[in-house]
Amino acid sequence: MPKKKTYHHGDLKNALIKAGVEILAKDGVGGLSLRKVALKAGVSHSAPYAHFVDKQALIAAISTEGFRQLYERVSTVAEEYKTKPPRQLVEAAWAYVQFALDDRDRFKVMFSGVLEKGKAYPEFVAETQKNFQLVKMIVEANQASGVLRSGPSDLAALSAWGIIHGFVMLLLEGQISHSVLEQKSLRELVEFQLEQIMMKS
Amino acid sequence: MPKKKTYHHGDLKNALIKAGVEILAKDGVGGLSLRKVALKAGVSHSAPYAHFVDKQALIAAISTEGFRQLYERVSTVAEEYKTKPPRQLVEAAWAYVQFALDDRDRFKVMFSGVLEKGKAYPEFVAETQKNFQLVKMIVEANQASGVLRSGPSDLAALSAWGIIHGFVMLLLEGQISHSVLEQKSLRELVEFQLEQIMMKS
DNA sequence: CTATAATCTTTACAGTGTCAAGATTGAGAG
DNA sequence: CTCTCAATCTTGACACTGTAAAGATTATAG
Repeated sequence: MPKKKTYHHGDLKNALIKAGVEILAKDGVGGLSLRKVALKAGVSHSAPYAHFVDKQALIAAISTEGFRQLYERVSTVAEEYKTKPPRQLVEAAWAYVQFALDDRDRFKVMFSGVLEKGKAYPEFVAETQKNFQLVKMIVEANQASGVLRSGPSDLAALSAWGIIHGFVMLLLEGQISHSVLEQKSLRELVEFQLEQIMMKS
Repeated sequence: MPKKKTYHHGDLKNALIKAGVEILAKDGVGGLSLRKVALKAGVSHSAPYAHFVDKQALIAAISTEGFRQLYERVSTVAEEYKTKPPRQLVEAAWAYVQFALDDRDRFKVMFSGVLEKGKAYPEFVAETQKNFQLVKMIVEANQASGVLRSGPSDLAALSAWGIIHGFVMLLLEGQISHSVLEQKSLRELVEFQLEQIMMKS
């Protein structure tokens, strides 16, 4: 893939998002600067402004892309275990956790308020809602099979998402004690979390 | 309380923390700068370095102070309802949610990775552990009363904390749909969340 | 009382987000 | 095919940020 040294990059917008993700993974949230991103994409420091009005806009794009991938991963797993509701729930949650651990800083960016005014970016909002709908579907399937308690699926989805998301957050913040992490594998911890909201079998 | 215009401030360290909290509440995480904090405390822009090696160190102090107050609030409520386990759990969770809503940005700072290397600050670690112990105690009391399922209290505490923390996080990020928020009060949503992990009465 | 350490100010520098003006180029109108 | 214009990118500039170094001020221990 030879680097064309043209004045016009061709696909700078996506290149910037990609560069941003890479910097995020290497230097963390604090190390993410527009200028570094531009440099990494081989472009001058204010070229990004042709594609993003803001640093926040770039972050919104990175987040949006993250949600897209999250959806892809979880929905694939959910589809795979569609016929086995209890397993489906566990595997979907596990995919969620793995996604977070896979690229911690991107996950942080997606959820931890680095993006200050998320509602200002329609694509971002759309993608997050799509993800919530997915959770809702999985939850409904599990409610129908008697794995989860019946009740408004919005709220039940909130519980399921919340219990896993909370777990992941505490995990990423290092708030989960060493002793806990030594006695159980992550996978077991995720399962334990879900068992808390499952009906007793 | 007349402002002494002495060269030495007297209690600058705490004044800086306080100023930081105020700026956080007014300008959000993005608007928190060391120089603004110093200015607000009536001191030159690099005076803070006599008390904090870093901006991160200031943030750590703000977070630590936040955890202290969180502990105070929740433990007070937990004490108050000590004899009524199911109520105790709900009120403690409610106190947690209120604390978060009371000062969203400080809460974000405490949990959302703005503090990058929390483990490097012993006081911060101590305070977070103290909070976890508190949750554990509440959970144990509720397990003993048959409100929560039996099992390792570390893990059960993780579930209880996680389900509420996850809820709060999604709430603060605006990820909870409008339709949900319209049909139930926040208090009801918190109760619903907890009912998910309670034994059926 | 004096020396020393803690505290605070001043000055300086590199890095940041952002804007404005200009250079380069791709694409459609004639 | 050529001209024109809008999109894209570069250069230069500015205010603001975190932080380091050197010096001024003052509390306090000996």
